[in-house]
Amino acid sequence: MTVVHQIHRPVNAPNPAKGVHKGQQTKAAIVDTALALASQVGLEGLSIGAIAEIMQMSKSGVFAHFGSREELQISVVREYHERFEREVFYPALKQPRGLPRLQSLFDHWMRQTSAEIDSGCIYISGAVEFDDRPGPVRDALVETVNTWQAAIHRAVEIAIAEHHLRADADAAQIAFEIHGLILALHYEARFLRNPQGLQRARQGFVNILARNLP
Amino acid sequence: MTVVHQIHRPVNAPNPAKGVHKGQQTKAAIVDTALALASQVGLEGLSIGAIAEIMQMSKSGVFAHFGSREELQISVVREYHERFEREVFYPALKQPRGLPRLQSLFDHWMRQTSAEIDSGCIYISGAVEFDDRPGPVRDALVETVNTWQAAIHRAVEIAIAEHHLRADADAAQIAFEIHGLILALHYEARFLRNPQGLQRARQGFVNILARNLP
DNA sequence: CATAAAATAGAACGATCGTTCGTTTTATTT
DNA sequence: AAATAAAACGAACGATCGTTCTATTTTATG
Repeated sequence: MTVVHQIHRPVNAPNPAKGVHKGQQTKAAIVDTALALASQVGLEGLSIGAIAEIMQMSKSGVFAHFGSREELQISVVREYHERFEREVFYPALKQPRGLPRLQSLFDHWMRQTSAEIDSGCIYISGAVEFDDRPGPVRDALVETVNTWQAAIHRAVEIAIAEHHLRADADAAQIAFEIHGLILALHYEARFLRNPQGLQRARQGFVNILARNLP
Repeated sequence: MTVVHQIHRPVNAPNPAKGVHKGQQTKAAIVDTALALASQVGLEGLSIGAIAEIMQMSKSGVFAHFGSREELQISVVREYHERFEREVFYPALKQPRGLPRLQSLFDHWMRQTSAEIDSGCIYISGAVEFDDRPGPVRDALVETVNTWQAAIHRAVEIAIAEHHLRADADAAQIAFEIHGLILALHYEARFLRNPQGLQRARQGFVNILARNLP
């Protein structure tokens, strides 16, 4: 109750300056492992036992970091979101506004979605798994996907504003069609193991641009 | 060994004329229920207990018709395949060869994929669930999807042959892009609950055609 | 170094899953 | 109607899951 002996520093608040409370490191490592696993078996396929085995930890040790499986799934969604920003969005920002940036966005997006055979896109698998499953995991997924789609939409708008695309081009329509190319690529590469998907997606992108050039 | 006393009719062969061995009816009813359930929760989300509850049967009663959960899933895939043919493919065959037929194919495909809010496409959800899960279920899915994709591809080729599309049009590329539109529509309608997807997909189809007109 | 806090382990619980087995009920055939 | 085969049931098993609780070990702090 009394807090007299805690005057100098609140005891429950994390000390950001000093030791980073090793737990946060292992928690990050768990999320890393969980993300890698979810990329293969999906968010619903995630099991705490499997993660514990990979990490050589006890189930309860893994569990304690999150308090629930749902919280673990949400952490994975957030981690994927950050990784997506880091590997797709931010690199594209280094390109000049307009078409170069949009092209870079698409290129990195393709790579992220289907470059490695053994890792799928959580935005895609998660959409299928949670399209009829309300709850905080779905909410986190929707929010993240909306953020990403807004970024695509804006990149197209900028390309129009820069007069790289026709002034009457429909940004939302273009974003929709680009999304379709990524989804088809993911389908071909991941499920059908068809390596031709990549060049099909590239050609599709060219086709969309060609129709919307000024 | 001897078949003398079975001359008139083989005893082990099912008698198609007379009684249809009631088990086959209930088996068909189970597959119906299972397909409806799988359209919501996916093939992996199928549980024999849930089906038994819906059908007011015992778990073992349901199970006995298939011998394994995998066999049930395969039956669902086959049933969906037949329904897909019946509701998408065959109706389109009544349209004239070429563009009208291709258009009809696309229209019915859209309807099948996202018309009812509460039922997704098993070709799409199954692809995500079984992209990294080898086995007979995945094999059945791949075979069925390949059949359908070949049908789309051929419909485009016919449209080219009928001079409804340019002679140098790339049928495989067009099929890929159409597939992307369907996938994007499914994503928007099922996951994001965005009703605009339908008209976006329609417009996308028009755009693909416009570029490939003679 | 001593002490408190944080992190991990280990065992167990309740629920659900697919599956098996023996029995009983229902259909079909002789 | 009796005999036979097919179908459905009900209980149980073993496995796995997320979760809880308590004890122990590890880490950080004064």
